[in-house]
Amino acid sequence: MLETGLQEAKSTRTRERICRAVTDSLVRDGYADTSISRVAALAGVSKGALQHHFPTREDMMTATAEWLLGNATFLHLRNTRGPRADRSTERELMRTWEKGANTDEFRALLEILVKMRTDAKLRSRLGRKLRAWQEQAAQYTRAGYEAASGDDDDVEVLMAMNACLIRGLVIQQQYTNDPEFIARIMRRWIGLVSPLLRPKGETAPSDDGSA
Amino acid sequence: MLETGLQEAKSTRTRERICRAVTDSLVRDGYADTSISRVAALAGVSKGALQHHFPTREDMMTATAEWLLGNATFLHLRNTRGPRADRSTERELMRTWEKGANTDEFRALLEILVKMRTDAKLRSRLGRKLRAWQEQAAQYTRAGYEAASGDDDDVEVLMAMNACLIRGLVIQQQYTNDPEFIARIMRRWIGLVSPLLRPKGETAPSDDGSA
DNA sequence: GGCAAAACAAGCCGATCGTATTGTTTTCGT
DNA sequence: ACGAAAACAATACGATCGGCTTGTTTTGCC
Repeated sequence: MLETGLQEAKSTRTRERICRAVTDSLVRDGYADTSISRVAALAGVSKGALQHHFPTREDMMTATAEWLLGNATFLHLRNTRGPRADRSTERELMRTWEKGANTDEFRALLEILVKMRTDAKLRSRLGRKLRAWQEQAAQYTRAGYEAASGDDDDVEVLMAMNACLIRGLVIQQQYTNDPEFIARIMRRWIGLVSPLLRPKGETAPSDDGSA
Repeated sequence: MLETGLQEAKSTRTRERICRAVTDSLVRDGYADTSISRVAALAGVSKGALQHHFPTREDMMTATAEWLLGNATFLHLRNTRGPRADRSTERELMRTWEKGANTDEFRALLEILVKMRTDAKLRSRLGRKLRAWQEQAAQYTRAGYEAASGDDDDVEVLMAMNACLIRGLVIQQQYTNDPEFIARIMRRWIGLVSPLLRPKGETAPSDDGSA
């Protein structure tokens, strides 16, 4: 519909389709078996087209990682601005698991994260971005929550702890195929930590501009 | 020195050397780049010799995984039988991190665990073993600790939680290159959970047979 | 309408992988 | 001591990978 930028729009749409295909392949086949041929077939483009957008496999992977981080449905506590009823600490922490770590998007990212540990090139290309994301997530939590102890640094530590736990839970699923046990751990954890955190803004209730 | 079983001893020694080489390669290069050729070179054996002991790469990997699980320096709370001074809950939990997850052995196993998620064959070959190990670890913790709440099931949940956390911490290291922050999370976690756990055997102190 | 550039397509190439095959040395029962 | 079997070694083979090169179609600007 846009007369100008048609080419550019098409390009970004193709790139997005490729990133989606990479994500799907990472989830189903893992990092090693996510080859450019397979991704091209999955995305419905030719190998040449893929290499036009992403010259190397590494470009493809880093772009997908950044796309995942950007789209991050699993950005911690993004619901901070939502209606009051959904802002209980318990519910928000459960969301970090259900909508955060226990998703295909995170599992795809996990493949890249694990590969980063042994791939210096990948690490140097994504490390900064990842730390920036981590910093942004920390700011979100600091803005949305305060510690019952009064120590504001404790919010960051506890939230990072939550992030570690849910990441570890994804791996735990390899040990235990009982979803109820996983859920039990999560419930116990929430019961343990949520008394230590309190949503901010109890004094300023009406800033959810409905525009 | 044994006149009989010389061949067998040599065989097991070679297999162990190979498993060690696989572990080293997994830590340094990751699962995908741990090829047969590279492992053979690392272990100082020929490709043919390696294939004699482990016909396929998958055999090699599963054997290494089982070897790692068996050797498990990182078996939770293995120090339960140690001297009283080392049996404080805080110290034991810290050990699960320092001697458990934050080791080359666990990082090698992590590579296999992650691969298992997308490799059905590997999953079917190792899943049972892994769940058995998990079960054994649970029994260790149940035998060595009791919950302050009195609910014995809580011991298993909290210890599994601890395991998830330290596994997640390994991944967190990709986000944060600050070791102090990692240590802070671990200290905070221990402070949070250790009051809920109590070493058993306060009433039966003298069963550490020194034979 | 025409032309440069972007987007897309198809195929080739060197390298490496896992496995199979074949040959050589060492160990062990008899 | 000798033949069988285990342990070790070397190499060949088919498949697949990532990257490159070349050709075709589509888009944007004049």
